[in-house]
Amino acid sequence: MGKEITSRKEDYSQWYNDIILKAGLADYSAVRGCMVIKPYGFALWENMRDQLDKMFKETGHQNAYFPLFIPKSFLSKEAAHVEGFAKECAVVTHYRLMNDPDGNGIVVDPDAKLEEELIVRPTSETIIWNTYKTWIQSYRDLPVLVNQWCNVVRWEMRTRLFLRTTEFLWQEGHTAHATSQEAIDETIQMLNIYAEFAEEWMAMPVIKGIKSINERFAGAVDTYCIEALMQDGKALQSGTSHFLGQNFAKAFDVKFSDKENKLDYVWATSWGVSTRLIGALVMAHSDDDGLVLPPKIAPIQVVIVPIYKGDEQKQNIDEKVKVLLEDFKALGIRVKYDDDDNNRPGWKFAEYELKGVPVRIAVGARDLQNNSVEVARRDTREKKSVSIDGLANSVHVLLNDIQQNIYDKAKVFRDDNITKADTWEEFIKILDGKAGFVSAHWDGTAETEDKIKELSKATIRCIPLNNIKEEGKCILTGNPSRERVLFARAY
RNA sequence: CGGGGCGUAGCGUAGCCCGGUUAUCGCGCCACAUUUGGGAUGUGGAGGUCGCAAGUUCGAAUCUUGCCGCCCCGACCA
Repeated sequence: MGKEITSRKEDYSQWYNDIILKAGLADYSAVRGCMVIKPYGFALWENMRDQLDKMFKETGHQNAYFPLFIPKSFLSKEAAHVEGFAKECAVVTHYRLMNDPDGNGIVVDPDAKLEEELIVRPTSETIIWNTYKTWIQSYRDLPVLVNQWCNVVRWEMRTRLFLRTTEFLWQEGHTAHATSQEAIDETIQMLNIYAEFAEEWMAMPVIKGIKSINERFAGAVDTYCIEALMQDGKALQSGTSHFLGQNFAKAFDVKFSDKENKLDYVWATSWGVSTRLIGALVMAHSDDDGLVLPPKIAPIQVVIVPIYKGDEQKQNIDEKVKVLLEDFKALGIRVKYDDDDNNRPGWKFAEYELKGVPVRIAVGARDLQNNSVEVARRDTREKKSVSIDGLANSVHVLLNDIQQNIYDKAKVFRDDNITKADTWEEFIKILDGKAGFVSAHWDGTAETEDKIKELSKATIRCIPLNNIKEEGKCILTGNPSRERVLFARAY
C-alpha cells in the first residue's frame, strides 16, 4: 500500500516528518540542514504570505529589499546583537574558485580573499539601519514603515523541517519612529496582526505575551511574541515583534531633527514570522491520516473525484462537474477536478486526506441519478449526500464551518493544557505528564529562570499581556512574585 | 565535539554473527489486459560501484583496518 504515517502517540517526531514528506510539502535537500519546499508546500506558504502582506499594507507598510550580504563590521555595531548571532553565522571569505593545481577538481582561489568578510544575513537589522541613516534626517522623514520578504541563514547545530532549518523564508518588518510611544504602538499593532492571522487564518489559538530578559531578541528593549501549543504539549514561538528602543539608531547613528529642531535618535521596531508557521500548522491540526488544513489558507479547498465505468459515464460526470466548477469559482472557492485516470478513486481519497484538503466531493453515476454528490469533510471525516442544487453555496458554508471547527478544537485543547502549579513538585509532575503551558509564579530573576530551565528543560514562554496581577511565591525559590508566567518545554 | 545506531535498486529492507551458486523480499517504475463507490488484480519486464579505500583469502555484502556519510540523544537554538 501507499504512504503509511507513523502514529502521533508512537513517535511524534517521526509522525511530524511523515506528514511533511508524504503530504508533499517539503523534502530534505542535498545541503545539511536545508530543505526543499515543494510546490504544494510553497502554494500553502504563498497563501499565508499573501494574506500577511495584505495586512501589512493595510496598516501602511511597504515592501522593499535589502542585500543578502552584511559586512562583518556592521554586525558588531550593536553589542547584544552580535553576541546573540555570532555563533550561527555563515561567512563568505572568498569570491573565486580555481582548478586545483594537483588536478583534484576545483578549489578556493587563495588570492581571492575578501578584505572584509561578508555575513549571510541571519536577520537584517544592521544592514537596514545602516541604510536608514541615509534616509532619515527630519521628523518629516518619519515614520519609515518597511517590510521585506526574503531568506535568512542561521547555522543551527540541529535542524528540523520547517521548525528550524539552516536557511528559511520569512518576512522582517523594520520601522523607524519619532517617539518611543509610537514605536511601542507599532510593536503591539504588529503583534496583534500576527495573532489575528494565526487565529483567523491558520485556526491556531495563540497567547500574546512579552518575553523574559533571557528570551529577549538580541538588541531589543522588549520582545513581544505569540506562543502556540502543539499537540504533543510543547510550545512553539510563532511570531515576534520587537521594540528596539534607540539601540540600533545609536549603533548606526541615525538621528533626526524634531519640530523644535532638537536632534534625537529615532525609535525602532522589528517584527517577523517565517515558514516555521507551516510547521506550527502541521503540528496544531494534523492527525494520523495526514495533514489537516484550515480552508482559508488551503491551496486546494475542494477536490472533486469522479467515479465511473466507461467513457459514457465519464462524459456525463464531466458535463455536470463543468457547471459545478464554474459555480465554485464564482464564489472564490479554490477547487480542483481530479479526473486523472491513472489513479483509482480510493487512491485519490487517501491522497487528498494526506494533503489535508478540507472538502472532497465524489461524483458517480449513482449520484447523478439522485441529483446529488457525496461530500466528505477532512476535519471530522464525516461523509454525506448533498443535493447538486445550490452545491457551491452549501460547500461555501461548510468551508466556514470547518475553519471554525478546527479552531475550536485547537482552542479547547490549548485551554485544557494550561495548568496552574504552585509548588515545584506540581510543576515537574505537569511537565512530565500532560505537559502544555504551566502557569506559575517566578521571582523575576534571570538566575532563577536559568535554574528552572536547567532542572526542568522548561523555559518562560511569555508573560501574557492580559495577565492578572496576583501575589504569590516563586515555585523554585519561594521569593515573592506579583504575577504568574507561562512556562513550557518548547521547540 | 561527546554517547548510541545505521549505510545493500528511487524508497523501505533480508542476508553479515558462522566467507562459498545467479544478493532476498515489499513498495514504486515500464508494458499489456481486466478494473474504477476507500490506497485494484494478473502476466511479463527494467533497475545493483552491497558507502569508499586498502588488507586477509582460492573466494568478501559477510572478516580486519582506515576513511566518508546519514540518523537519534546531548551540547547549541531571540
